[in-house]
Amino acid sequence: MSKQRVVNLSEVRTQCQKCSLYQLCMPMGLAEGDLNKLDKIIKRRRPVEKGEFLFRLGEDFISLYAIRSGSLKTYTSQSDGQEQVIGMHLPGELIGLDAIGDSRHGCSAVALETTSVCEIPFEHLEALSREIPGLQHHLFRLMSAEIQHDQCHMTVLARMPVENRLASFLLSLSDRYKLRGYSASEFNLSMSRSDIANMLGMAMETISRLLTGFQEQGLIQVERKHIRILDAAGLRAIAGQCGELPDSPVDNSSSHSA
Amino acid sequence: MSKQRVVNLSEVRTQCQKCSLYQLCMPMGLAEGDLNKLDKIIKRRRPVEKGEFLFRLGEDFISLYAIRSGSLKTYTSQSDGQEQVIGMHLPGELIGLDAIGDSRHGCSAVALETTSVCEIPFEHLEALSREIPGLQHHLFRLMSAEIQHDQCHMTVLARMPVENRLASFLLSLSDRYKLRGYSASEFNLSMSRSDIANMLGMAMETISRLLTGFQEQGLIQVERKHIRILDAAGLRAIAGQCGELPDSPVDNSSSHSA
DNA sequence: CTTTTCTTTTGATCCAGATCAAGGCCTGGA
DNA sequence: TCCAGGCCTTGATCTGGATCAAAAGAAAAG
Repeated sequence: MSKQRVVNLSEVRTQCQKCSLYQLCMPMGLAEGDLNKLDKIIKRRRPVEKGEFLFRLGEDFISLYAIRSGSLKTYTSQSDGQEQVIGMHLPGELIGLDAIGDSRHGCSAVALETTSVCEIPFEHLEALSREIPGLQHHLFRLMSAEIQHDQCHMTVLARMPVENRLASFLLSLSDRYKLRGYSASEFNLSMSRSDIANMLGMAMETISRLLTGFQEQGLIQVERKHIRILDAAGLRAIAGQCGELPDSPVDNSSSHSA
Repeated sequence: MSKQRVVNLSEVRTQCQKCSLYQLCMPMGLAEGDLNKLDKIIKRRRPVEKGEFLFRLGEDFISLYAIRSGSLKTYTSQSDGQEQVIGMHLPGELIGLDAIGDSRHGCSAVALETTSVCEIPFEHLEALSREIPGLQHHLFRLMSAEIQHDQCHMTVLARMPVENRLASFLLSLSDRYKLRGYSASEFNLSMSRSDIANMLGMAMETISRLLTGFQEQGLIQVERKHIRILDAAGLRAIAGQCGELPDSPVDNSSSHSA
């Protein structure tokens, strides 16, 4: 381990710690050389301004994007021109994973505020993950986590009344901010009420009423886009959880009808 | 290419063609040696009878399962004991991808009929996909496709009225059966009405009424679990599509509010 | 600073689809 | 063969949230 290498490492760390790659690299303890390799394939690009597209539905898929700062929403368009918001994406998250399958973006990504991203050409990443087993494993885990997350969201949309949906959403934001080192109890919504409503499958008016209601119940404090969570346990009680284990596991025989 | 190798290859093909691996291996043109390696890590196991679990929510994740014949449903359980059906899985599909992330199954899988599967220990598969680039790529594509599919389902659940949901579901089944070489216009529902309703986020009674309605409109013919699609175009008109491209792409500047 | 425009709130009404209720129909077991 | 317990269908009612409407704040533009 030469002195120069150590310098390189710390330099890379500085670049990656704040950016997406902190999430992408660190958890699996890449060797310093590997970190450098990874850093080399990443393209920095000018920040995406609020309202600009990072990519659009139908475009060729070239790169994944890791969010370094700011936030984006992704959405699809229906045949009738209606938009469906798929998700809101925070720093440290990787977007574009849904496009690998058919080499074409299945949704559009718009910046909700000035946002900087690292562009990761997927072919390079794929090649690199053949060399670096830890990277391959990490990518599998990331994609799996996304599937899990989407399934959770499906459950929320299919079953839950509106209170639960919004409570889940707020808690999920809180958790994600916390994971990134921000406050878990206080944050700004970067999406508009109507985007939130759209994503949660309800009307904007309902969001507005619910936020007021939660505030009156002392669960949160709302001021415009700023949210302060006062009673996380209370919210959690409203939200319910997806994928929770039932109390007493039953035996492995046919207790289930088909 | 020795004669013996050729024999091995055809033998493997026979095993894999009907089973999940047909989907998993063939599209990427694995070399014969690679096919053999893949075949070696796969465990055959006795069929899962109707109502039996293949795995359960909360269990340790060891293997992916490729469905060789039959079908399964996956579902999660809410804290209140309610079930949410996540998906229905046909031959050629791989299940368990959502469990890689936290090494624990996030849903339960129950056979809807006698079902045979190949068990693929994930650690082995991961190791093998380091050796075989095509395999790695294929796995990324599979997981990506699952993400895409789930996002489509989220859109359906969030926005669409019940007619659209059911029409989408029937068309998706039709497509999937077709892809597997079965009839696109005639198939059996292996899930009960109430499971379908649950999965589509509606009441069983509504499914029943809609099926009757579709039949009266001459779109389908229903007899118990047997469905015959008479007017796929008509169904498609009702369903709408997710991820469709809007008519005229606009320029890349800020046409979008945040 | 004023005007325009967009976003959010709040109130009133309405309806798609859930829920409740009651029969009819398969299916599997004895 | 008959019976029992699920499924499925059909009808009647009810309600959670959507939609419609309008005004009050912010923010952006002039």
